[in-house]
Amino acid sequence: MKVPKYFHVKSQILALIADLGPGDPVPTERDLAETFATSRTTVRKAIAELVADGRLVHTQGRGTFVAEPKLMQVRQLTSFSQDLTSEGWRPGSVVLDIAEVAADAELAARLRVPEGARVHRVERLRTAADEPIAHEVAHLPGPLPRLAEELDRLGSLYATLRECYDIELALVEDTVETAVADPQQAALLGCDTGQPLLLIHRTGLDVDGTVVEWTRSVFRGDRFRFVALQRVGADAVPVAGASK
Amino acid sequence: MKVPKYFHVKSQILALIADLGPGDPVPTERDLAETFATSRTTVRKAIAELVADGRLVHTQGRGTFVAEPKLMQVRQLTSFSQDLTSEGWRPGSVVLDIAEVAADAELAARLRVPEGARVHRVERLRTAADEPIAHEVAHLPGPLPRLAEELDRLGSLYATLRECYDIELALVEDTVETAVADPQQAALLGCDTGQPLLLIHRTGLDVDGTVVEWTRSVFRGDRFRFVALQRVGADAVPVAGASK
DNA sequence: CACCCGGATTGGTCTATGCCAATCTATCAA
DNA sequence: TTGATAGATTGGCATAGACCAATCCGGGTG
Repeated sequence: MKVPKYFHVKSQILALIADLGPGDPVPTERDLAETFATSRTTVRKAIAELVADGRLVHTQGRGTFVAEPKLMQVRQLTSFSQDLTSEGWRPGSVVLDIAEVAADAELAARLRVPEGARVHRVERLRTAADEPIAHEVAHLPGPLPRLAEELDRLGSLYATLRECYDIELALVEDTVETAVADPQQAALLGCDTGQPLLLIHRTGLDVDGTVVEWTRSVFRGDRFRFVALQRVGADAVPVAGASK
Repeated sequence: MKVPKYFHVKSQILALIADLGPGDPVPTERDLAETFATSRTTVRKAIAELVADGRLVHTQGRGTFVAEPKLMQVRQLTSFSQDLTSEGWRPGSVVLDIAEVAADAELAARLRVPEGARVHRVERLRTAADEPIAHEVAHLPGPLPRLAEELDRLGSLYATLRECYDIELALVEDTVETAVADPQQAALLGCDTGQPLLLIHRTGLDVDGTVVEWTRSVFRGDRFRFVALQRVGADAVPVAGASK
C-alpha cells in the first residue's frame, strides 16, 4: 500500500495532539511544515482531513486547535431537544425564514398534495450550546393558521403541531447520506467548505398515514451522529412515495 | 459571501457535464485549467468536491468521467440483499477474514460478554454489481460451530444465524456518522483517500434483548443512502450500553 | 481607563512547476 | 494473430512562493 506523505504527516500530528486537551493550540501550519520537513500545502491537506474527522478545528487569523470530543447524537429527530438536553447540551433554534409557498412537483409528491398547493416552509438553524449544528428546511402541508406565532411561542415544531393543531407524528422515515459543504452551508454551520455533512431527509406521518412534514436537514458531520432504532420485520414497510 | 475560485470552477464543470451522460469523459485537468484560465491545482480541488458529491469519478491514467447517478439505499442493513436486489443491483459479498478472537474491553461491553470471551469476527467486503460498496466487520458472541462453512453455504449472515443457530434478530440500533477514507479503506472500496464515508455501527438484539451482533460498516458516501423507519414514541428506548 | 489603529501573526486561496504512477496506444517481433 | 514493449497521456503527489483575510496584540490617544 502506497501511503502518501500527507497521511504520514496526519499521523504525526495525531501523535502531537495525543497529549493535548480540547482547545489546546497546535503549532502553526508554517511551523509544522518546517518540523516535518515538508511544504505547507502537504500540512494543510493533513490538517484538512483531521478537521473533517473532527479532531481539529481551525479559524483564519486565530490558529488551529484540538477539537472538543463532542459527538452529539439524537435518537430521533423528533426528540432533538430532549436528546440534546439529556446529554448536557443546550439546544436552541433560530428561525431564518417562515412563509407559505406553492408546492413544486417534487415537494407536492413528497407531501402528497396537488402541485401548486400552498404549503408552509420553515427554515431554521439548529444550535447546541449556541453553536450551529444543523440547517433545516421543513415543509408542512395543510392550513396551519398563525404558525409563525405559535412556533415562536413554543419553540419546538413538533410541540406546536401537537399542541396547536392536534397533529401527532406516528412514523418517520429518515434517509441519511453524505454531502460536502458549499460556501453557503459552510457559512451557516461555521465549518469549512468541502467538509463532510450528514444530509437527512425526513418524511413524517401521523397515525392515519397522512404526510405531515417533509424536511431536509444538513448536519455538521464532525459533530454529529444519527441514531436509528428499528424493529426487524414488521417495520420494514416503505413509506410510499418517500423514496426517489 | 466570498466564493473561492475553485467553487466557480466547480459550477462551470457542472455546466459542462449537464449535457453529458454517465460514463462520458470530462476534459483533462490540464485542459480544464487552460480553458478556465486557472491552475491545475484549483481544477483538482473543484474536481475533488465533485467526486465527493458523486458527480464524477476519476482514475489515474484513464481520466475523469461523469459518474453513474447511482444512489443505492437500504432500509435495514438486515435486509441488505433484498433491498439491493429489488432495486436491480446484484448484491454480493466477499469474506475477507473469519476467525474467533478474544473480546477486548469495548467489544465485551458492546456484546455484553466478559472481557476476554471468545467471539466470532467476520470481515466482509460487500458488493453491488461487482463493485465494492462497503467494508464490514461483524462480531458475534456465543458458540457458533462451523460458522465459516455455514456462512459460505448460505451467503447471508442473517440467514445463517436464523437457519443454522435459530437466532432471530428483533431489534437493531444503528448509529450513522461521517468519516473520511484512509488509504486502506480507499483501496478496499475503490475510492479516493479523504472521500466522505458513512460509518455505521449496528447493535442487533434478539427478542430477549440479548445482543447477537455488533457490527461496524463503512460505506462509500458517494454511492449510498441509509434509510431508517422509526415509530415515534414507543420505540424511543435506548439500547443500554450501545452508545459510547 | 476606554478606545482606536496599525503591524504582526495565522489560516485561506491560488499559481506555476516538477516528477511519479497507472493506463492506453501504436509499433514491432515472434 | 498474438504478445511484448516503448512512448504518450492522464491523474496523483508534492514543492515553493505569493498574496489575501481574519484575528490578535500593543502602543498611542482621547
